[in-house]
Amino acid sequence: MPSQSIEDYIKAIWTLSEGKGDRYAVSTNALASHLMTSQASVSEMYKRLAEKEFIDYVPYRGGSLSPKGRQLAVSLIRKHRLWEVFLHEKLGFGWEEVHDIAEQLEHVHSQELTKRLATFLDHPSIDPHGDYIPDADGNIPKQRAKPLTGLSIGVGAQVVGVLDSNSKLLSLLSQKGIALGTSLCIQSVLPFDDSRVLTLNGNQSVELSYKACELILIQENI
Amino acid sequence: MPSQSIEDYIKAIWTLSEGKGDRYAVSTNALASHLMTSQASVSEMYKRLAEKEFIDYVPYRGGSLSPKGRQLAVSLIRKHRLWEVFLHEKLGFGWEEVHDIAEQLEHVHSQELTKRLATFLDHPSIDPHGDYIPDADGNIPKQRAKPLTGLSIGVGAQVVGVLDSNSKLLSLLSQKGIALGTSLCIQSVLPFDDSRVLTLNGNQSVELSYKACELILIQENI
DNA sequence: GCAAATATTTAGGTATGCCTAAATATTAAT
DNA sequence: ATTAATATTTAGGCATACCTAAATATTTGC
Repeated sequence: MPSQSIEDYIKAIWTLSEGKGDRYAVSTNALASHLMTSQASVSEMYKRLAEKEFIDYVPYRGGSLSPKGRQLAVSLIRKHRLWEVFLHEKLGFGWEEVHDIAEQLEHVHSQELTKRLATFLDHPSIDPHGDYIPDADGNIPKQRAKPLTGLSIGVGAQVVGVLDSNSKLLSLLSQKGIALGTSLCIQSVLPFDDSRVLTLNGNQSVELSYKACELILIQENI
Repeated sequence: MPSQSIEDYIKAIWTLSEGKGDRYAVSTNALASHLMTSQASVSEMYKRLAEKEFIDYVPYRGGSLSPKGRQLAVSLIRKHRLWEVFLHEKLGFGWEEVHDIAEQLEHVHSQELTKRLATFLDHPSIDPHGDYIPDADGNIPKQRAKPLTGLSIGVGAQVVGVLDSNSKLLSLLSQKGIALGTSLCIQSVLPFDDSRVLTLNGNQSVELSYKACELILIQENI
């Protein structure tokens, strides 16, 4: 059984290389800052992961997931997101609370548990943050949505996800009245800091920083 | 946050000193064989646990839980048993399967999760093995049942628990048709090995070894 | 193309938790 | 009471996973 640490590293590599092509190598630096650890620790762990064949590792070039590593990553993502659905739907946790708890639950080793949990939840395909849940075979649709910063003024769109499950971001959004499925449109872009002024659900008006807009995924209305 | 290892030790000390009085000290030997580790490791860990004030430790005399240690133990037992109920009632796992998975789930740190889980399960007071679940304040009734080996021939009784959640024992019992709530009575005791011949629910007849009978808790009919 | 800036790895150290073997305490037996 | 058996602790090591500081590669800017 891979250790909790190994699982954390593998998941982080997957996250950082998502959508960047299959052989994309994650740099020591990027991984270290994502995991909030030192570059030396990552360098060391990269060697261990390569030895255990979870990644392909070329010194000074970074690491990329092997098929075995990708399989582990996807199963962790699946467990994480299923638990998030459980916490949100069955236990009534807010979307900003579920991430940290799921972070621990995802490390429970039992394929049968995952299987039964999925059945219990009625095989959901998206989690409370709008992310796709990999199916039992590890297939996961690509995220087609784009960040809110890429939306033009006056075009209607719907919130379909967030790029960071950081609970501070989610609290901020909850506070501003933004959730999955919220309809919005950009009224204007403020000078200097590029904050967006949004119209929510056709009435309310709120202001949101560029930094927050970057992390909100939307899908334009047809 | 206490490490997973520390939690395992604390829970084991609690289990081994249950019902033996508040200041009962668990010997290095007993703990080592319960945790299937070396006596040296236990001796070392006892020092660490004493330093962190989870136990009172007198070298060569063993360790006993401090109030802080007892609190941790009971919260782990509560989490473990609540998860067992979840796995059994909501996910349909058999009573012989739930222990190992709950063993992992109990280490998830979130008081809010435990609280909501208990509510979701409707505040159960016993787990699938018939053990009492400590309440949110850590109170737990004493087990009043006695082992099946203590039942006299011809006296009717009901299965109310097992003393070991070992899945092999539970599989054996399931196979023989014995579960929580099964009514039984001892037909006869075989010579030499003291195996019991039982009548289940007034009809079926099964034989059970002394070793298994010791671990089954029953309550005599009034 | 070379120096400066940046990224990465190596070296050397720490803490946790495990191990076996040896030393020491305690308990039991005569 | 002394010896033998048993229990416990100490000593010395190992693996994982972290750290800081120093050494080495790579990239970038001129």
